[in-house]
Parts: sequence; structure tokens; C-alpha cells
Amino acid sequence: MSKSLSLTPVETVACCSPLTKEPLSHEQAERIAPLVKALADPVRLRLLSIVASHADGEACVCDLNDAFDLSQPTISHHLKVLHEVGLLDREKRGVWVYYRVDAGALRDLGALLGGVVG
Amino acid sequence: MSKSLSLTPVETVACCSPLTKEPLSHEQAERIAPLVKALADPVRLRLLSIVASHADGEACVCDLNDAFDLSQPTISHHLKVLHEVGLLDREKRGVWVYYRVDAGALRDLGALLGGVVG
DNA sequence: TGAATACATTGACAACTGTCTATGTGTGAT
DNA sequence: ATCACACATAGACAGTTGTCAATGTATTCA
Repeated sequence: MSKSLSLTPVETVACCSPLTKEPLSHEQAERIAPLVKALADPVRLRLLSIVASHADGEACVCDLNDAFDLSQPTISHHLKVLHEVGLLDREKRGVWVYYRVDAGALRDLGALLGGVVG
Repeated sequence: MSKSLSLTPVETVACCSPLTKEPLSHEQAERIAPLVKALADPVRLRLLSIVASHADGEACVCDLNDAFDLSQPTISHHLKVLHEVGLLDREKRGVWVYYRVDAGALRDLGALLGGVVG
């Protein structure tokens, strides 16, 4: 895996001490913020929790659309945000697209915030 | 402590299962999101980490202002956001105002996201 | 009382975000 | 081939957010 600027936010988070241990550098904060920002929306929080707790750990977009009173493009948009930041994996099977939570990413983020050692 | 709508986001988070355990309700997501949103900014992430890792667990605004290349009102604004959501406690002593991290709040949020049982 | 210091509040403005409608793209079935 | 379906993308628009300069409010000291 590359060490370059193309690190996804998720990859960045994995290697930081807990927030409360030592001050975050400017660069660390700039990289972590997008990941937290991706979670900072009620719809995306629900999307993530629905996917995570779904049978087989994955859910197709059609299931997700039904869970909200929002247009399909809006759900698609939120899924894209979560995917781009590395919290959700995508897989297309036939006509359907299945999303799956990157459990390690969530765990690392939790550790970073909560103070549990990663 | 009241069970009413006046729950601070921090109080709300403390009582939820991890994100990945079961789907968040609409109401839960609406309450948790502001807390995550408060963290979803690089400046606020750094502010929190600086305060948390400071000697005695507290820092005065003057220290914080010096750590950033931003105007004093801007820092004041970010501190207010973190305070209103319950992540930072304020205490005025003389002319100075000291901020302190609510460690439990951060821990609960980490548990909620990371999946560690609260 | 007056001046200086530490911090908060206000108001303004550009940038970003969430949502929608309309449209595009790929896949499977007839 | 054509049609229907599942999902993504584009463009538009209102609401929110981060920042600053200017101003307000306590508090201490002289």
C-alpha cells in the first residue's frame, strides 16, 4: 500500500494515537476530518447502521431506499460519500449494488475518538 | 437527570448500542449527528486533542489561540460548538476561561462508532 | 475612575452541503 | 431490439458553515 497523498481517510486514521493522548498535527486533523464529516449526518449514520446490522453484513440499495423518505438520488449521494471515504465497500452483482461496512475502519475511528488503544 | 428533549447530544449517545449492532432509529440518528458534526472539522479536532492532552486536562483560550493561525473570534466560535454539544466543559477563573474535555462523552462516542460495548 | 486584557457576540460573505428533478448507464427479460 | 428496472450523475437551489472585522462584556490593575 502506498504512503502517498492518495491515502484514503480510513487508512490515515488507523495509525493515530487516541485524540486525548497527544495533540493532533495540522495534517492529521485535515485527513481525519473528512472521515468524521462523512459520519456527521443523520441519514448517513442510519445508512451505516442499517448496512452493518443487515444479514450477511451487506445490503442492496433497494433495501436502503425503502428505509428512508428520501429520493433515490439522495440516498445514492449519501452512499457515495460513505464509499469515497472508505467506510463502505461496493460490489455490483447483476442489476443490484451491494454495500458492506469496512468494520476495521469504524473500529479504528472509534478507537481514535474514544481513547482505546489501536 | 431529565429524560426530556433537552438531552444534550452527549447524554443521548451514552445509551445507544454500537452502530453496527442494530439500526439506529430516525430519532437516535437525529440526536447523535450533531455530536459527530461537532467533531467533523479539523480545527475542532485539534482543539479537542490539545485540550485533552494538556497538563491538568485543561487549557485556557489564550493557549488555544496561539496554536492556530486563525482569528480569536473563530477559535471562540469553535469552542462554543464543542461546548454546546457537551464535549467541552467551561470554567471561568478571573479573566481566563478554561476548557476541559468531557472524557466520558468522547469514550461513549468512540464506543458507539467503534463497536466496543458501552 | 480609567485603561488594559481576555474572551464572547454580531453581522457579513463566500464556500459547502443536502435535497430535488431530470437524465444517463448498464443489466436482464421478453 | 426493445423495454423495464436498479442505480448513478448532473444541474439547480436553499440552507448551513467557517471565517473575518468590528464591537461588546467582564475582570483586573493602577
